[in-house]
Amino acid sequence: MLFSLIGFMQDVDLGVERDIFDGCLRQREEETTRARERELKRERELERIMQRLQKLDKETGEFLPSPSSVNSQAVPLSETLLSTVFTQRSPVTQNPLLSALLFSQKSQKPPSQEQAFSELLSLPDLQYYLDVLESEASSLPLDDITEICHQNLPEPQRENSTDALCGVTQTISDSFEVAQPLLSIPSDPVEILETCIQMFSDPRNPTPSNMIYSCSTPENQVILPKCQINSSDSTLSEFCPYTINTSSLSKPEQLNSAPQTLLQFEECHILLGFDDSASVGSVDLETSLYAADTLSNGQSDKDELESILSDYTDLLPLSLHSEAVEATLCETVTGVAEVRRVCRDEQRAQAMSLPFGVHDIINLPVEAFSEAISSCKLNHTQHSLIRDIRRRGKNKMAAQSCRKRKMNSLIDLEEEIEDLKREKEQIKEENEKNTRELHETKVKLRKLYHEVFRQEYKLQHSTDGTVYLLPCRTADKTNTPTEDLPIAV
DNA sequence: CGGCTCTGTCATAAT
DNA sequence: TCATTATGACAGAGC
Repeated sequence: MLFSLIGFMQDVDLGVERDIFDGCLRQREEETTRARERELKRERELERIMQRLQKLDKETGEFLPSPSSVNSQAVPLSETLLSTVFTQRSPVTQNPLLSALLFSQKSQKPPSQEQAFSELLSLPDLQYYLDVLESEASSLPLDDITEICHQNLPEPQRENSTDALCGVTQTISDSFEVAQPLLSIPSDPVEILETCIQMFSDPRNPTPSNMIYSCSTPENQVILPKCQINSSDSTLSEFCPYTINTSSLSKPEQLNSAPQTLLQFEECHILLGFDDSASVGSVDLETSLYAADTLSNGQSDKDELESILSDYTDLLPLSLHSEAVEATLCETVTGVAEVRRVCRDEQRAQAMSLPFGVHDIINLPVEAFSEAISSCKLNHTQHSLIRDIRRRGKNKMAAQSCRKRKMNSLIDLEEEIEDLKREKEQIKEENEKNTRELHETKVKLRKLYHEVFRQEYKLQHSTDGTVYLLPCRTADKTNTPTEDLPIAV
């Protein structure tokens, strides 16, 4: 979207109405395509998650439970929770693919931890608890919150909310049993829920797997991803848990733990945008790719890098399941490559721990720039990198303006061609008109000539030396009439 | 899979 | 002489 917008703006700059119209059409088509791709991606992701959790036995064609679910002998999902999941209008049941998969497996195998977790987070009950937790967490004890939730729930939901919560917390405890074998599981469901939230909020506690737990209720989405920024940059290389990101839970100060880290992540997100979100794990990769590109280390290195890349892209959909990131992804479908390229210098700057941002390096005036780099103690590599970044950045802008100028001049030339064609037509018409008029004039002149020279004339010299042209008939007369006066030659 | 387009980058000339 | 700008050429990536 962003880049289509830029393209659109460029079109506006160019002042070509046809391009604007085409841009709008293209934009609409791209949006449709992106929506379709998003849908497909979701389905693929679900399938992959399901396959990961329920490994398909190639010989029998049956789904086998994942080792984690096999190892976990604790009750994976209570019947109450199952009934809640399958009877209420949860996103699980509304998704035909997931629903089919779940129901087909329900009778055979218990769902795995991740599956159960994603299901439980899609429960309206849990959503309600989370909302209240978020709004009341700072003031009320959890018991009160539970009571409030229970009282305020709609009647049909209240009936089984406690059971559902028990199932939910049971499943949470199951999940943590896998991830945190040493964790003591509280017996009270509310305590378990609290522990769960704290676990997700705590940067020191990784989630049970690389799964992103998402509740897809549209108005209140809960996303519990785990982001690991793999970069040499000190702020990014830390484990950066994207704890709870939801419309209602996005205020970090309302969460009791890890506000600093959440803020840090959000800062990273804002500063680096999607490109760096997308480069979760690709920071080193890009550098490596660039190194391979510049150093030409050979085919083996390339293969290795491609292998890394494929691993990375395999992880991408999970890492990018956040709605915000996904929206940005969709907005930059055509711009991903550019974003990666833009990222390169950013990544290099981070890798070299440069004290300035790329934007400043490129856009500072010469004096300020020189002063800035002289005021900092930079080694030779950093210094040359800064110079390169500035040169590349300026050259990039120059190339952009150059291309824009070229485009403008092309358009001007086309307009000039059209003008010249029109002028040519006008001249042609004028020429034909002149030819016609010339012909008519010639005809008239011929007529006049014949009229005038129908008679014979003679020259007559007077005494004063003047020569007269006289018709023969008048020359013989002594007294010529007025109209037949002789013409002086 | 080849062709097209876009964009960043480099080399080099011009300012 | 240095920094910046302009531009042709090339390569990589996406479509």
